Amino acid sequence: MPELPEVETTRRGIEPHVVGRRVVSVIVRQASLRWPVEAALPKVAAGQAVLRARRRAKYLLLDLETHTLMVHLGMSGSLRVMPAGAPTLFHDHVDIVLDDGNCLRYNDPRRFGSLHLLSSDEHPLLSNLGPEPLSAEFDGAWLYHRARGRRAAVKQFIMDGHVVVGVGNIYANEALFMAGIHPARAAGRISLERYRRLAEAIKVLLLAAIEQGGTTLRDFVGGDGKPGYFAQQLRVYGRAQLACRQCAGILREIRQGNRSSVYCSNCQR
DNA sequence: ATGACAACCTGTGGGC
DNA sequence: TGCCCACAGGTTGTCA
Repeated sequence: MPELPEVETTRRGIEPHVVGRRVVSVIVRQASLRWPVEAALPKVAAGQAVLRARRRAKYLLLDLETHTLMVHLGMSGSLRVMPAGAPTLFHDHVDIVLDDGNCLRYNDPRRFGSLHLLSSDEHPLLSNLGPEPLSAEFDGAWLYHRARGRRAAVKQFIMDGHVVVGVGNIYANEALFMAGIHPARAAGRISLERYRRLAEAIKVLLLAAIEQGGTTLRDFVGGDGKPGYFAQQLRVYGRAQLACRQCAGILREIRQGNRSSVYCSNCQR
C-alpha cells in the first residue's frame, strides 16, 4: 500500500485530529508485527499529549511529551481516525485512543509494519537513512556522487534507503520512465546530466502524487478515509504488455531483486 | 562496502 | 466451483 506519498497523505490526514489531543490509552490486540510491540508502550504513552505529527522516510513520528511514537505501515498497513468504539475489523491490531472520543486505528493484514516508542529522536531504524527525496540535499549531483563504483542496476540503486528514502517500486518505475533511463542500467554508468533528470523526475512525481492523495491500489485510503487519485497517471507501473503512452511501443516487464520493473525499451536506454 | 537473497505475513487473482 | 501457485505498495538480516 504505502509509498512515501501515501505515508505523507496519511500524516496530513491524521494531523488535525491528533495534534493537541491527549492519548488516553493504547490498545494492542496483536503485538506480533514486523517487530514485537513493546509491552510497556501503552503504559508509557497513556496520558501524554500529542505535540506534532512528523514523517521521516516512510515512518510516521508522533511526538508525545516525553517520547515519540514511530509507526511504519509496511506493505499493507493503514492508520485511520475513527470513533474509539467503532467495531473492530480483522487485522485492526492497535488503537491509540484519544481524549476526544476518537482513536487512531492501525490495521495491517500482512503485519510488515511496526510500532515503536522512542525515548529520543534516535533509533537504529532511523540512523543511516539517506536524504529525503524532496529536500534540497537530494539532487542529481548527490545521486551521481553516490553511484560512483556501483555496479547494481539503477532501479535497485534508487530504491536503496541509504541512497535516498521513500522511493518504492511504483515511483522507481515511473521516475525511470520519466527520465528515459533503462531500469537495468548500471548505476555507476549514468551521466551527471541524466541523474539530474532522474532526481527531478523523482521530486516531480512524489509531489504530484502527494497532491493527489497518493496512489490508490486496491483500497488504500488516507487518514481521513479518502482515496488517492494518482493511479490514473501511472505511465508504466502495472502496464506491462500495454502500449507506451509516449511512443506506442509495447511495455516490457523484467524482475529485479524480486520486484517487477516495467519499462519502454524504446524510450528508456 | 556491495550485492544477492531469504525472511517476515496475508490476501487476491489467474490458470487449470 | 475450487485448488494451487505466483505475486503484491517494504524493509531488514545474513552471508559470500
